[in-house]
Amino acid sequence: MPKVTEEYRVARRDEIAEAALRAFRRKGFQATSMAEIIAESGLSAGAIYGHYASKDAIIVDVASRVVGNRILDVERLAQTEPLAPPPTLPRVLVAGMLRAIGNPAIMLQLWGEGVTDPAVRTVAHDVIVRLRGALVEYTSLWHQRTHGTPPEEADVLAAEQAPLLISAVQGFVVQSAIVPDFDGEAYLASVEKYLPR
Amino acid sequence: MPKVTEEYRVARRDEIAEAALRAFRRKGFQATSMAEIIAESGLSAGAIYGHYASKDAIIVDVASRVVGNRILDVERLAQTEPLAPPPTLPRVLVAGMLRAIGNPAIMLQLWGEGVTDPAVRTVAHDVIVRLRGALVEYTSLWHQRTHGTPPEEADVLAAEQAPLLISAVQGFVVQSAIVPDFDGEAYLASVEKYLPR
DNA sequence: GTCTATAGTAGGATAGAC
DNA sequence: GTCTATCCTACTATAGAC
Repeated sequence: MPKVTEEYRVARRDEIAEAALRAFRRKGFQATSMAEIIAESGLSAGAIYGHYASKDAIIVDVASRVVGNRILDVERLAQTEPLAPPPTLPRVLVAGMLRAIGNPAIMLQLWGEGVTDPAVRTVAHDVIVRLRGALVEYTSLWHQRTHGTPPEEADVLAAEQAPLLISAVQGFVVQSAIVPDFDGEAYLASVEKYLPR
Repeated sequence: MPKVTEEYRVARRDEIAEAALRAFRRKGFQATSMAEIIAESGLSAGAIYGHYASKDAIIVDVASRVVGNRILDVERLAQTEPLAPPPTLPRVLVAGMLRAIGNPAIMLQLWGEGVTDPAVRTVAHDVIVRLRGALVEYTSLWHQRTHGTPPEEADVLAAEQAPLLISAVQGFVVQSAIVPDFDGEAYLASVEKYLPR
């Protein structure tokens, strides 16, 4: 393991991953050919295979980058004071997602490919489980702080409610990707209005 | 157009579509090869191409069959008396979906491929829009009957709430397909407990 | 209508020079 | 590490016999 090369390798991988993401956005993961990733990156086949063992490895790496950082949003919010009500979290998550990947449709592709590709499914699974954990913790804390609910009871409530918050985000993703005239703002307003607090 | 052949053709198409669905369940739409559909159907390439112009035509036909009949569930429920509360609808829709296609994961594949395949997206789009229409109508009716809400006001409420009902179903689909230990029953109970009525 | 056999092609991955 | 050129597999769809 050479010493100068390490940060160079990382930078190159970043470069390739970002080019791949741009390409994936247009045609999805599997439907994008290596030729397109190669063209988008401006590099060559040999260069790319020097950094990734296969196209699947690129997909998995890009997928991790895409979904990896939404959990941080929640954890960061849990540090703020006063705590925002849980139904406002989907808006934060959606906004973070849009900032990170531009088009939520890529999440749909990720889930769809996860059905048959175990490596992709692992990525998708991890992020949902970690997100759920963060949301449960946040929601429990919120019940305790806001309504003085005892911790055990608050945990139960939070465990019931967190999957609904996740669904709110997932529903946003599906509907905005598939229905052209989907009104995201009205949707998020409904979420905040009707989900429990 | 021969007269004996017509119902025969329909039966053959059904047969092929069902075999294709079994194959798609294993590997998704695009990742399933014609060879697998051919093997699963017990027919030959020539026979299949006699009934479908292309693999894409099979995908679109199968997709339509999969999603086509959930709207009927809602319309049927709208005829019952007394009307069940809207938050119980996701349970009905999920149950109908599971009965029809066995594994909800195929819906994820459908959405995922819809991102890049216009024909598939059209199918997915149509079903969401029609389902939303049916849910809005049902929910409006429910508000009028149960709370005596005036029709215009009930329509507004219903338009706000229907997307949340759709999200509840979509969230079920995503979470049950991706998270192995997802507790569907607890999830649906939460939906019924927390969504507005 | 259905079969077998195959044409035609796209795409992932590698070899070898620099 | 990166390039060019290419191998080779796997796939969709068709041709032609029955």
